This record gives sequence, structure tokens and C-alpha cells, in this order.
Amino acid sequence: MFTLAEENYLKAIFHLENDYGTGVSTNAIADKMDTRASSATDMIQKLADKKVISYQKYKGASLTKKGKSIAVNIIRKHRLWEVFLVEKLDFQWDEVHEIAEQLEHIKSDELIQRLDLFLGHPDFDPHGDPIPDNNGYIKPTEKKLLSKLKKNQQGICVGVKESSAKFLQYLDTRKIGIGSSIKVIEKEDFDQSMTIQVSNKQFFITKQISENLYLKTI
Amino acid sequence: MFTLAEENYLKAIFHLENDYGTGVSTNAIADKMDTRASSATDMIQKLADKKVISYQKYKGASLTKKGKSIAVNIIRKHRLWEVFLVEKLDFQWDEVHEIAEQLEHIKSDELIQRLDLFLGHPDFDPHGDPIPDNNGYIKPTEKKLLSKLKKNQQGICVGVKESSAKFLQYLDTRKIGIGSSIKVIEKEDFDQSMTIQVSNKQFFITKQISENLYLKTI
DNA sequence: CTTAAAATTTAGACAAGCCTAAAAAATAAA
DNA sequence: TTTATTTTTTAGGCTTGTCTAAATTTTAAG
Repeated sequence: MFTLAEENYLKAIFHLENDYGTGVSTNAIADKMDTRASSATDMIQKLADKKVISYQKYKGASLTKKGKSIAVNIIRKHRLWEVFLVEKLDFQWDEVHEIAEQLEHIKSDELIQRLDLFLGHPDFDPHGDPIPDNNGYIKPTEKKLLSKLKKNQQGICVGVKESSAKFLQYLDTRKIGIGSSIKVIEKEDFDQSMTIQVSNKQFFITKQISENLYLKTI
Repeated sequence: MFTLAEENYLKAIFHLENDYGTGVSTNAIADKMDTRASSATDMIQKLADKKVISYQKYKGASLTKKGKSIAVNIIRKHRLWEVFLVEKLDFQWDEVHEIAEQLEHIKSDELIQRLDLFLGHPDFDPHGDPIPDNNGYIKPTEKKLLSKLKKNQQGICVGVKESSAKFLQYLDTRKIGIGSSIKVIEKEDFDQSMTIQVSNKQFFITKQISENLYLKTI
């Protein structure tokens, strides 16, 4: 059985490997966990002892099969709970992250199986992230960062990379959400800022925004 | 903010005061928490420092107003989650306690408010226990232990005192549940055992059973 | 290729929550 | 009312997960 802290480290390492490739540095982990490098080292050693990560001193850490399976299961729970909060309890998509961070650690396989059924086996969470199935399989989805599109290309928003309340509220004010159709009207070479069109209205957005919106191109 | 352990101690003290009157002994708390008296003493002193219990060395502990309010809120959450598990996820009444023990510690007032609404503001949990309202008010219910009834008296089962899976499964096999009509057919003075009638069938039950079933007498 | 800087690990400390063993206080019994 | 028993508290220790400060290793720069 794994403690709350261990579970959170595993999840962090999973996301880091996902985003930046295998073999995660101590500093990256410490950063993500908002803790000191020395604390991260301690935990890394403990997780290595428990065979959920492979690790060599000074060389970074990678999840083992077992570690990955645990991490994915936590992510599955997190995303299912987010669907519950939004679909059943009428929360907004910017309100659910912190609560799901707590709910994801509830230990009961039966609970998650039944929750999944109750929700109708959803494929995506409210932010467009795929929900791993019961075996930990994550269906690969073809999605592209808005920042990768060129002038005149368009697509449907299928997800957000960052899911902080601030960013989601920014999107709300612009009426951008999952399913929105977005077209690149103008793109500035110098700073990658863009003018985009979302259902008749045109906006100016910075690179920071376009790098956090996933589209399915048409 | 209170830790998991602190919350569980507060809950335990609340139940003990409820069952056996104000001023709870260290041993009683240690017993309920399945820990050593010395550990209970440590925690009692910490809770007293935090002003959630009043306590004098060797004299037992009592919840303060603040402590009681925290405890009742945890109980409210526990019981609402139990309703959710049974009503929405189709769990059986003997399966929900352990899961609710975890869910009761999720911290979000908004979540509980919305859950309560989603469930239709239920008054009782699946074991017949009253759900405190948002202000911590617990509607007093007139209910009597089956063991207090005399021969030929009858009532409707409105709750169970003990809610272990074993006991609840025992009741299931006898088709006794919340709402069952129960009549005392015979009562043995010597050992308080009874013969009761539940919808046509008659059973023999021990004192231990009759002391754990709450009835509303007709 | 040697040194400076950055990254990582180790050492030692601390709070929370538990333990055992022993001391102290309260209660019951003679 | 004095002694024996039970209850409760204290003392000291252990684990988890964190920290700071110092040591070590790796990487980057000259």
C-alpha cells in the first residue's frame, strides 16, 4: 500500500515523463511537488526501494511498470471524479481540480468501478484529458497545440494543457471551451502571438495561451 | 485546519459522549481508536491545546462547542456519502462504512453542499442514522431499542445501532431492514432473548441483536 | 583540461502520531 | 484508612516526510 505522499510523487513523475520524456531529474520532481530537492531525493530512494521507480544516483528516475500502473490508476480516479463533479454536481471546470486531488486518493476499486458505470464510462474529463480504462490503457488521441497551427488553419478545441483555475477562467471570459471551433487569423512570427477567431469574434492571444490549448485540426 | 487523526479522535469522542454521557475517559478513547492509552493522552493534550476539547488531567475529556461542531460536520459528511454510495452507486448497506470513513475527510464545503442537494437533502443515512443539517443540527428522533420492548409490542425498524458488515449481513439473511415491521412474540426474562415476527416469519434472536435494532413503536 | 557553477545527495534536525516501559494518581478493597 | 489495583500520564524512542546546511558529483565554461 502506498501513502498519500508516495502516490503524489508517482503521479508527478508520471506527468513529468509524459511531458519531457523518460528519466526525470530530482530538481524537476522537487519543483513539481513544491518541495526541496533533498526531500525529493529521500522520497526517490524510498520509491526505488519499493520498486516503483528505477533510479541511479545523480541519474534521474523513471517509473517501473508497477509504478506507472499505480500512477495511471490515480489519474484515472482523478479524472473520473472530475467528471462526477462537473456532470452530476454542476461544478464549473475551473473548480474541480483541488477537490479531485483529494478524491483521487480514496482507496476502493469497487467504488471506482461503480463510479465509472454511474458516469456512463466517460472517455474524457472536463478538461479534455483522456480517462485511462480499468487496465490503465489510455486511448491515444490526435491533438495539436494551437501554437503549432499556421495562419488560416483551424480546429476544434479538445483539451487544455494547463488546467489552473486562472487559465480556465480566462478561457471562460472568451467563451472558449471544449468543442469550440478556433481559427488562426493572424500569427506574429516575432513573439508567436496570434489573432484567432472563435465563433464570429476575433481575439488577440499570447504564445502562453496558444501553448496551452489542444485542438483537433479539421 | 485539522489532521486526519485529529478529526477521527474528535469523531470518536463525539460518539462516546453521545452513547455514555459527557466526560470521556482516556481508556474509552484509546479503545475506540484502537490505540494505546498513552497515544490517546498525547492526542487529548493536543486537542485541548487547540481548544476543541476541555480536559483536566485524570478527569476525562469533553468536546467544546467548536469541537462538537467539527465532529458533527464530519458525521454529516460521512452519512451523506453513505447515501450517495447506496442510492447512486448501488452499494449494499453493509459495504459503505469503510469507504465513507475515507470520504468524510474530503475538505470542501461547496462539495458537501452540492452533494446534499444532488441527493435531495436526505434526512437519514442507509442505516437509519439522522444526517445533521448544514448548521450541525440533528433532528431528534424518537426511537427505541428493540430490547426495550415487551411481549406483544411492535414497531417499525428505523435504524441499527451497530453497523458492522457482519451484523448488517445477519439482518439481510433475516430480511430485516429499515422499514421492516417487527413484533415481539416472546421474551425470555432470563437472558433477554426474544422470538420476533418479521412479515409472517418468526425468528429467535439474542439480546445482542435486540440491543442493536432501533424501532419506532406504533 | 581544469575550474566554476549547477545539480544532487548526505547529515542532522524537527513535528506528527504512534509505541513500550515506568511513574504517578485515582479508585476499590480489605 | 491503608493497601492493592486500575487508570492515566510521562519519558524516551521509532517512522514518515519535511527542512537547512554541507558535501559530493556532474555539467558547463574558459
